[in-house]
Amino acid sequence: MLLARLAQVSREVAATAARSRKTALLAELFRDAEADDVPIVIPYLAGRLPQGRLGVGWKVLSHPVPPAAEPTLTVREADARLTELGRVRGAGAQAERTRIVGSLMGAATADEQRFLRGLLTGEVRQGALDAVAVEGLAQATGADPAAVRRAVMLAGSLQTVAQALLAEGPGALDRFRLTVGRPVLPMLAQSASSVAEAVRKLGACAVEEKLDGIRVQVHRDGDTIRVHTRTLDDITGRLPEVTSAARELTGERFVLDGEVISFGEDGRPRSFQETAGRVGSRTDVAKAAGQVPVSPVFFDVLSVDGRDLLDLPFAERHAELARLVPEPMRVRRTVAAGPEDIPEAERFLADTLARGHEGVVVKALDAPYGAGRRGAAWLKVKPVHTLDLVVLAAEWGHGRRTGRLSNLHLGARTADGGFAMLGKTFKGMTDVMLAWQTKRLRELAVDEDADDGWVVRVRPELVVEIAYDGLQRSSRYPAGVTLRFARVVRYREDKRPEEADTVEALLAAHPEVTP
DNA sequence: TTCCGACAGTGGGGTCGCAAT
DNA sequence: ATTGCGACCCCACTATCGGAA
Repeated sequence: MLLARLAQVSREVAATAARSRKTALLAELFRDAEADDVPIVIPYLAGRLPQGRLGVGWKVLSHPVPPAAEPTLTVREADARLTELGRVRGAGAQAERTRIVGSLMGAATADEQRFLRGLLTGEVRQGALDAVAVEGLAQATGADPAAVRRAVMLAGSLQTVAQALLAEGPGALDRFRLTVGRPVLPMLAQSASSVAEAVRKLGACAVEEKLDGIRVQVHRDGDTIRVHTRTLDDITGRLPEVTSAARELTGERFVLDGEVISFGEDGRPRSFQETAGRVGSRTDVAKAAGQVPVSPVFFDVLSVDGRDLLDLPFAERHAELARLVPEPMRVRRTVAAGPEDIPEAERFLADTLARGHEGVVVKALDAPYGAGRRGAAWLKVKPVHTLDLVVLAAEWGHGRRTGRLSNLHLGARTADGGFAMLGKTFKGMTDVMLAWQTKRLRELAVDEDADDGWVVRVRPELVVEIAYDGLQRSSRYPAGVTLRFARVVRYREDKRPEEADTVEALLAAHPEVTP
């Protein structure tokens, strides 16, 4: 199959808003793909490369190459060159990557270049990722979409399911079961604004502490233990504490879901930055483990002794968890039978926060494990702080925000009467707000062309209310701190910049963080 | 007809590892 | 040794489609 065909379909998919039409377009293409094309076409159309990330970013792609006039490149040829690209290492790697990308781009038409660029930067932006590809796959093969989706979650990979399905038909789906040693996509939580709201929504539920660490899925099959992240990357080698903890458990075969976090000598959790830095360390794991030891803390079990527990209600899964994992290695929790237990649940949240944790996750006791779903059966509740800050500048948006000032630079007042930038945010804005702030900020502009035209600097006059989850240390910003997960709540045109919050007050409100 | 679940898009900061400078 | 880039952790929120109620 020619790459041009994929580029063409991708453009058509991007051009329609109707999901049903996107699905039909993908299904038609899947039907036409030859067997050898399948493992390439499937990920390409979900906007991913089968090789994963290739060490190619905007820097390598910034060298323009004249496009070919006629489409001759096949998907297999393109894939072969990208595989070659992925093998480049060592000195001169960047030059060699630039050369390979250049030769690939030179063989591609303008349309194909656009598509390849999107693949390499992870920005295909056609409004169809895995979920739509799954629908298209079901349509192309006559399989039940829900069964395909489930198989993908259990395989942890769209590609393997697609290959089996297109080769053998819907019967192949039965093969994809939970298997110890093969990671599945983890269940995720939605947000709720209060414990009371969450408990009222879910009825009988568990309220569990939410630890601010790294999500892990631990598989043990006898002596073989594997640890995977939320995106199913294998991080076994970085977490010797987790493998030894799994080895000490009495079960021989199981799959556990939990969080890895580092506790200080005082028993309080270290900051997310410290835990994440530790888990990210690969070169000298023993040294890193000596400085920042981590502990696994589990909250769910997906399989035990060959029994698949995914479809059991959470209450039963937790009973299995309690049999397998001793209490100190499980998250703290309380159980609420219904709204009458809201006061107890709120006390539990307050206690959890006092112990230095992030918040709670409220989980319906009757819900199965929805692998890969961000379902409403798990609701996280975290405290939200707000500040009134001043807009110092704004950046032009991309994609659907093209032509709108999107990303705001936020400042707090300093002692000398100026403003210190605390970070940026593009979150929380409606289309109406985007249009309004674009107009308003251009009126306040003092420099429309900063940073190569990306940034519009403005007079610091516009006050905006910002919600955030917490403060963290920063080497990038002048106050030495930055906001975590900042988002816009509303503009405060009733406030003058002299009434905005100060850096001093912010630091005083978060004594646990020292710049 | 209206409501709501699921999805895609739009990017944020930090840290680590590797190659370039 | 320092700097720049890419990968991968954590993540919030809005708009939209299309099936459920």
